[in-house]
Amino acid sequence: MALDYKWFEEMEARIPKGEVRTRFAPSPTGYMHVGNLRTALYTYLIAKHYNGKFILRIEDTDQKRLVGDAVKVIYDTLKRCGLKHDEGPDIGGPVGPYIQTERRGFYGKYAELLIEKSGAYRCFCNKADEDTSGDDKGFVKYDGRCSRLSPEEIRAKLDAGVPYVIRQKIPREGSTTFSDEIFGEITTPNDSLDDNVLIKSDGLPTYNFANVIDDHLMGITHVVRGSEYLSSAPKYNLLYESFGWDIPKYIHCPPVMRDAHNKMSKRHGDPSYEDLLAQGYLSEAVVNYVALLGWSPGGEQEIFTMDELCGIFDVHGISKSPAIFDIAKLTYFNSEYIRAMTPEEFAKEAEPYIRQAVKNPDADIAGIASLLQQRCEKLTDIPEKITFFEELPDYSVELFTHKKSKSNPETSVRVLNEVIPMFESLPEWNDESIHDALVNKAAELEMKNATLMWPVRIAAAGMAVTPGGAVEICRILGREETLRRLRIGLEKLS
RNA sequence: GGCCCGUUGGUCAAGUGGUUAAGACACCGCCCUUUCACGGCGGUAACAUGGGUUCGAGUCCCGUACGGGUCACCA
Repeated sequence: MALDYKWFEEMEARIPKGEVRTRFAPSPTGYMHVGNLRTALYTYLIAKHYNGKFILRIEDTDQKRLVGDAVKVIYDTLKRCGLKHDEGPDIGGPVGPYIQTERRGFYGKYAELLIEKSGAYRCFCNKADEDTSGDDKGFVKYDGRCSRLSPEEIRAKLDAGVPYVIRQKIPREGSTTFSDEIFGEITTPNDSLDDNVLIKSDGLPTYNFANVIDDHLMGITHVVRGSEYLSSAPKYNLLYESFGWDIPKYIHCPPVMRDAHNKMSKRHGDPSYEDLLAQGYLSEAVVNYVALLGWSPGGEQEIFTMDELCGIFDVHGISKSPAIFDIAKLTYFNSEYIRAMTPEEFAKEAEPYIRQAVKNPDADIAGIASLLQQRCEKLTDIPEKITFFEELPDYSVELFTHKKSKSNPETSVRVLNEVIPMFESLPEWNDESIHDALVNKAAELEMKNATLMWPVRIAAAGMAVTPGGAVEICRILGREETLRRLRIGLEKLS
């Protein structure tokens, strides 16, 4: 049972010094919660703001799922979000392994070390014994009886093979104060803390212990996690103190909520990052929105590149209270990102969605895309807006009546009778020629452009609301199809 | 129940003792216009509550209410 001090020294020697190091430590579930994404983002931004390292550690203890695929999801998601890790299971690093199950040999040794430093003790109680010390409210706290065992008693139990756990030894008096970067100093009375199990009877560590050990051995300088760990933080702090280790900066982030009372959750049907992409949101827009959900840079700018975020990110702008996820605002960000794309980029993104509605292989995809770019908030909006290109809907003649355009069945008949022959003989078929012809015709007929354009667009599209006006729609449909549709319109009117 | 934390418009939020309490989304109205969208202009709407401290409080202190977290050999 002698401690191998050399081994501890070697472990300590591996720890990089003098740089900011943060870690994202997800368990592999197969998808990325919005809340997790935000935690990962903030963790990344802190590291990069200080030119430090962002580390990926997989917390896969007691997982029964197919970790392999789920880990791949994590790699893919981080990559797609632009959160590139500097150390991790796939790329290695100086303080590996980076998968927790592969580190299982470490924890027992550190627990023994902690016993030697009087920060922990073996507990031979079984569960029935522990339950005697609960208060009258039914909330139990271990009474620490095994911490008072004499060396001889411990020896005897060990020799007898009595199973044991290792528990943290919490001071019985006084209070513990730690500092959180967001919440400030928090003081907790020690008597409200329990002597928690650090090493289970099966020899495996609890999360509470593994986390502290791993964070220390990986040289983590800023511990970023959800605020649900705020009440455990005093115990972690005590652990660092017992070991005599430097205490990292704590950053406890409030949760992302679905409404005033509930966290976002897959169970309630709230979208994960992957779901949002499937719903037509752009990764960059999601990341940008999530960055601002519970954090404010202070100024009025809202659209940021990842580089800009790295530059200005400051944990003190993180709010103390939970933030409600607002899909409407995300949608706004998404439409901003869509509009900021070059026409070529947008056409590339939009093409699969355009193809869903428009099967004609000769269709002018770029032309359709250009109509859509200013008019869709998310990519999934696309198909329903353009089905009319594929097939003229069965529409009502009432569409030809539009007050604001001063259009009615009479003016429509007049317009179509003029426009059809004009289109038949139009020498060129492009936006400019169509536009000029129509505008000239309006002047000739002494009517407002709107009065003339309205029935042309209605007949061409068969829809009251379309992306783009008469000119673009006719051009994209092509001369023949346009004429066919205008004639159908005329028939409907007569 | 103990301990800890939080509370500015519907939502995200600025604000660090003196402001007409920003801005964004959403919503409403107007303008532009070849429908819609984009764009432009304008509007509705907030300091949970009661006491202090102070010449002065959204900002500091105490209480109350409401909300959240935690109290596992789960993470």
